Amino acid sequence: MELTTDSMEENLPRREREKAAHRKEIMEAAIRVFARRGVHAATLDEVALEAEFSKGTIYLYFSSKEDLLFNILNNLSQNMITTFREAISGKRSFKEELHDLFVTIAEFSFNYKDHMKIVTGQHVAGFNALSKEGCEKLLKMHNEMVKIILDRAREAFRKGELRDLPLEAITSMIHGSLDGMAISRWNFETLEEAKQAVNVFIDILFNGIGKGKEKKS
Amino acid sequence: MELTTDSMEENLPRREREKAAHRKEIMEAAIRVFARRGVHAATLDEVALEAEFSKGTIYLYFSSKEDLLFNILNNLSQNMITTFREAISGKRSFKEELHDLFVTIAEFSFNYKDHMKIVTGQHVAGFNALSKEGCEKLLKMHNEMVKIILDRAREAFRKGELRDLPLEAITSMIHGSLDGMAISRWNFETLEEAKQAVNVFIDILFNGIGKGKEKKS
Amino acid sequence: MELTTDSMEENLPRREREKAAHRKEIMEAAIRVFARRGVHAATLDEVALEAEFSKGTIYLYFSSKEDLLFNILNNLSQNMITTFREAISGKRSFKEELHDLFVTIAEFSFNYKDHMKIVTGQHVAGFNALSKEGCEKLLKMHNEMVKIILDRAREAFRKGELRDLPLEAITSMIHGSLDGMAISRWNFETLEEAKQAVNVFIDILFNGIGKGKEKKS
Amino acid sequence: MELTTDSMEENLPRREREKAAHRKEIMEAAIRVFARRGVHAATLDEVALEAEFSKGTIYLYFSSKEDLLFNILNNLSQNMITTFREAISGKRSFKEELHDLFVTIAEFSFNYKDHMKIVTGQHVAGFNALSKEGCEKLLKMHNEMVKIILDRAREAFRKGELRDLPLEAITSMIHGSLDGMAISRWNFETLEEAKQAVNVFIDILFNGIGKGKEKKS
DNA sequence: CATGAATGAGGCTTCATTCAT
DNA sequence: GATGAATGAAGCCTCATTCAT
Repeated sequence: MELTTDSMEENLPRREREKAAHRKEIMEAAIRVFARRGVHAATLDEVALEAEFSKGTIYLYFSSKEDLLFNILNNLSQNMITTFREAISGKRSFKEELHDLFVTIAEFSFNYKDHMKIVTGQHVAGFNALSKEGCEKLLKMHNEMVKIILDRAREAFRKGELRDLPLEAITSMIHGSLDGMAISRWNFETLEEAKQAVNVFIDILFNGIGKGKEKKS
Repeated sequence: MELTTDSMEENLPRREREKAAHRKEIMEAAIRVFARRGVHAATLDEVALEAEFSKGTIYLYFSSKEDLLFNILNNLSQNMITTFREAISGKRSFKEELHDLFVTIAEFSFNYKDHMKIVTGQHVAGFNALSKEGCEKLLKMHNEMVKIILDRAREAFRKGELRDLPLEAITSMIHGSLDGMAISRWNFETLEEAKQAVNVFIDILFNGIGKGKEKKS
Repeated sequence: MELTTDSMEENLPRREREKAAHRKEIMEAAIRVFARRGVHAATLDEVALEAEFSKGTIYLYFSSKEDLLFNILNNLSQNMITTFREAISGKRSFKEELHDLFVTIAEFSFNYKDHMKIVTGQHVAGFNALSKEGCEKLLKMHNEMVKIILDRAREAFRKGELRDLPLEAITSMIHGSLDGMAISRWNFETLEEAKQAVNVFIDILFNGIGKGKEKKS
Repeated sequence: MELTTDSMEENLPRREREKAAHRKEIMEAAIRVFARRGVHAATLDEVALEAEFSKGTIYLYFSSKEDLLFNILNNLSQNMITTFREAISGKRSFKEELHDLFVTIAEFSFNYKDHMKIVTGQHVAGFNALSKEGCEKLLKMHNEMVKIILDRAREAFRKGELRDLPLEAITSMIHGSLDGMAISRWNFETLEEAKQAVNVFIDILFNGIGKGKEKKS
């Protein structure tokens, strides 16, 4: 999985291709630095060093540090949303799809370790360091992702795949688990470990941890 | 619930009591500002303004901005650990205790909204903005809290209260849910709502979301 | 003549007096540097060096370089307008008053050499380097000064002290001469020289340079 | 009236002619930008954009921003000096020639609005932003122009066309008026207006604004 | 103890100039 | 000749920290 730059595989003049490549290099360097040091603490000097460009060059591609961050987040979120949608399409059982979704997220977390660190670092307090529009943009992304799961859960419920529980609670639980995975669990050593963990997660999510004679609804 | 300052209720000379009170006021002001603006973006000017002390005075009580943050986090984490321990003592069923733990966390989140924002904002990338020792201290706190749950889960498993699942998975799930609550769920309007949500959470955690014919273990 | 700082001679607490004094010192240093190097080319490093304060200190007194400039210009223009008004009060003949006005300007130019350099440097192209409001503020000052002369000239004309010429032309001529003095003529060696020059100026202004048989109106 | 480029009308090879044309285009673009934004605030990016050449190309024709400015000023001043000389040749009465000179300047101001803005913006403080040699070059031009008037005034005085006044004062007054016109008066709506104003100016200059019984010399 | 003015290192950003294509 | 990406010095501004009162 790679940073998606629209103009990637097209047959553009060399100059254009190089520009796109450099832009990508800068973004990737920034992602590493932002993840390592935190968005606010990271300096453009560090990004420039990591990108092996001079600091001034960054400004040929991004109008400011904030613009750089937005481009990274935008790129990532579109990537995530697309990936989410593909995993959850309502064509199989909710459980199967949720399993795939978790695996996808696990893969995502492995492939985009640094990106996830940035996103999660931005979750709460970090927002306030951004401009009004920046916050709104990020919130919109977040909500879009929640909605995908909520819609799918609603359908699953209608089809009788789920117990009679408040949909929000279900979605919340799923999201919490996903967040949990994204935030704390990316430190599985291998993707294989992570995938096995997903099986258990899904098991727990659907069957609970209790010895389970007490099913109610 | 209040910030616990060791020298609170003791019978100290007036000077000492005043000093302790001022220290507390500064910490509480800092918590509000850190939560509102993010730890890195917050300035000591803002803290001083909020505390209604001069900037210089802060340095009479704390040796640096980082020291101020550590004291806040230390204080909070001791508070949390104590509270955790009280909720999970192994004297009732794991489910009951977990329920109480979640309720406690919910209460915590309501009473210490700002504290939670700081902690969660510091979770990942933020750590790296701190000094080596700072990070280690925070990590130790975190691990300690994990350990409490892990120990209790192990015991519950021995007593047959839990399905045959990897203990780490169970703990991880619980922790993920707690994190999820702490991070995203403190925006329940009322504590009552939050408590009801806890019931559902516990239900899901123990019984799963599935229609449940497929119990395995 | 000195920079007018409102709180100058009042009995303020020492802290306040010192603050006002430092503010004044910074402004005066800035005036010297702005005059020497041009407003745009001057750096705050130079101002700080000249003021014998650190660069950061400047920001305790002024919110930005532009703010510093505005305060200087405001102060100066109020000074000038006041001085203008005093010189031209309509109590004697226009010629006498104009003479005094020119002398006053000459004195001003001697006492405020640097200030004048800044003002005149800002006259034209420089405006565009300022913000919208900055330009408007400066323009307002300029117009106010023009108006004072225009009003007085109108009165003088009514009293029959002037030839039948368009008032704007007269004002314009006077203003041009004043500008000329301010811009190019402050390099008289001594004030005495300047004052003598004023006599000639007034003579020319009222009687012309021609051998003068040809008076028309 | 056009920018005079020495190699303009000669029969040069196409390459040479093109080079000269590009050079001229860049200078004219620079003049517009310098006038609009001020010399210091203007960037070569803006000049390049206005000239519709790339930034690098400018350096093929001029060795630096300062060099570009000098060439512009040189060009202009030679233009002005030539024009001055033509207007003031000592073949008619001083008054007539001065009248023509003012009209010429008025025309100049209309045709070279932008050039004048640059020159006047550079008059005083701006000089110091230039290198030593730059300043001297500009000063020399200035003095040359003063000298032309001074010489002619001397001759006029000898011929009895002028009152017995210090020559410097007369020259100064004339120059001041010219400056005044150049600086503040180019905002006549039409050249016609400006020319009428010149008549009044000359009238005032020669006959004064006073009711004029008091002729002395 | 408390104050807040002063400091200066360090961050973001701009822009004249260079250079490989 | 022409281009425009790359550079890095330098400018403005912020803020944690110190210190004299």
